[in-house]
Amino acid sequence: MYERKTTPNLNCGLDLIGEVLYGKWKIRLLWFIHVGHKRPSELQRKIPDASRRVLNMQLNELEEHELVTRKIYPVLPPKVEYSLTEFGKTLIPVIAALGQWGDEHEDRLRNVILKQAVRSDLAVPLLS
Amino acid sequence: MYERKTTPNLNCGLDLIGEVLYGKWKIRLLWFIHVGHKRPSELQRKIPDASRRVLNMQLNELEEHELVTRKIYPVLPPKVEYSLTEFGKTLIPVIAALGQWGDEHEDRLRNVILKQAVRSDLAVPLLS
DNA sequence: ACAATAGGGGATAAATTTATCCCTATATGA
DNA sequence: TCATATAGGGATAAATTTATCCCCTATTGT
Repeated sequence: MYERKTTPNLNCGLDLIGEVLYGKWKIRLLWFIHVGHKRPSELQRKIPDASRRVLNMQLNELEEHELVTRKIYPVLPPKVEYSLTEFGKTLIPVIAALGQWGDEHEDRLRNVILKQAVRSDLAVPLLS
Repeated sequence: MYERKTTPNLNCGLDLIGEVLYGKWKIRLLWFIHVGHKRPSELQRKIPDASRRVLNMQLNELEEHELVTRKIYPVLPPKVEYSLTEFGKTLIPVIAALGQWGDEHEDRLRNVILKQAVRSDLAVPLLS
C-alpha cells in the first residue's frame, strides 16, 4: 500500500478528526453502516459512484482507526458485516450535524459550488 | 488554475458540505477567522505548517463559496482582512462539534492514527 | 461448461491537492 | 542600498488519493 512521506499534523482536535474522517467516502460509509447497511455489497450499491476498490480501502482505514469492526461469517458464498464500534457511534451526532447543515443550505450550496462550472459551460454556447 | 476533469457528486447534504469544507486547511482558516485572526499574515503565523500559497488558494475558494469576504484597505503596505459572512457563521457550530469530538477523544485518536507509523518505526530498533 | 454472486487485493494510471520556487509592488527602518 | 513586512499569483514538482484493470476463491443456477 501507499506509504506516507510526510508526518501528519496532530496539534488539535480538528487535526485529529480530520485524520480519521478525510477520504472521499468515509463519512458516507459510516452513515450507511449506522443506518443498517452492513454488508460490503450493500454499501457498494448505496454508493455506486465509488469503485469497489476504494470502498474497501476506506473501510480498511476505518477499521484500522477503530471506528468500525468487520465480522466474517465462515460460509459460502462469503458473508461479511461491518458495524460501528462504540467509539464509531460517538461520531454519529457529528456526522448528523454535517449532513443537516448541508441539507439546510442545499440550494445556496448548489449555487456556489456550480458557479465555476457554469461560467465555463456558458462560454461555448455564448460564442456560437 | 486547476480545472476539474470529473463532475462532483451533489446528491445529499454530506456531499454538499464536503465540497466547501474539503481542503487541508479550510476548517482551520474558518475557525481562526472566527476567533479574530483576520489578516492573511496572522493566519499564516497561526498555521505555520501550511505554505503561504496554499492558504491563499484555500481562502480564495472559501470566498468563492461565500463563506468569507475579503476587504482590501487601500493603504501601503497593503492591508487585507477576511471576515465570515452570515452564511459562514452558520458553519461555526458544526466546526465546533468537529473540534470538540477530536478534543474529547484526543488520546485514543493519537493512538489509532500513529499505529501504522509506530509499527514501521519499531521494525529497525527491534532488529538491531 | 459458463455466468453470476460474494469478498478481497496487487499493480498501475489518472486525477487532484499541496508544496516549492520565483517574481511583482511599495514603504519603512538600519 | 539592502533587508523586512505586506499581499498575491504563475509555473512546476511532489505527494496523495481515486480510479481502472485484472486475478483469486468457491458455490449456485442455466
